[in-house]
Amino acid sequence: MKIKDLHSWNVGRSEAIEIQRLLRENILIKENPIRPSLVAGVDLSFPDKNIGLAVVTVLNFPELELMQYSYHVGIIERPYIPGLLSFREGPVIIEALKNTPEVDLVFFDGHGTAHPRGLGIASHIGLFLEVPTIGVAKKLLYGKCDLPGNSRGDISPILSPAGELIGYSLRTKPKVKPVYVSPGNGLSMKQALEFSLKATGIYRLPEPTRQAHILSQKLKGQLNL
DNA sequence: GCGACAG
DNA sequence: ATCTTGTCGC
Repeated sequence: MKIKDLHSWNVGRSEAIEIQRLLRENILIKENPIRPSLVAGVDLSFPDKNIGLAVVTVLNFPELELMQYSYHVGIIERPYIPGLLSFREGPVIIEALKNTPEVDLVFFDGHGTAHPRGLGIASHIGLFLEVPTIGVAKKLLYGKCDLPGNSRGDISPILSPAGELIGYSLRTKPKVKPVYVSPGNGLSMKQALEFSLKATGIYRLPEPTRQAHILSQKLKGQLNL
């Protein structure tokens, strides 16, 4: 897909935080009249401590059948620091996305706006793309929220310390730990929830990222290291 | 200073 | 994320 080049990834901790503060101003969370027919999911595995294997799946929507996938293996330059995940995984993800055909929506493993500076990995990478992005995380990083009801589709708002709505906890599978959904860029909070639920089948995680995770693990195993 | 902390 | 098999419970 078409990728923009907004800034260098080779930056230190404080500069990375400054970049996040600047980029957050470009995030647009607003209703978008999209009718996605192709959606993508991104996930990574680590064949070695500093080697990352990013996989991008492409599924038709709303059928959710795997159409194809692309991947990229690259060197991981930075450690994992809560709040700076995109600087660690971004470079490899961007390369994998370059090998991916155009899609209408992209799902990420991690948060979007539900982030200390409103720029989780789904938002950050979303700014490099020309299509909407959504972040679906397995754990909360920032803010607080109660547990949603026990039925599929039940939700509970994620509130920042200031009381702003930054995402939702969503029960995608009955009586199974909820996931945390927040828009990355280019669509509304409500749409992020809507598409996340529609992209989820009988499992806890949305099918696009679930398939990417499975493939990433499988490819890692086939890679002889 | 203490606790929290995506993948 | 990663090191790792079986096993308890709905």
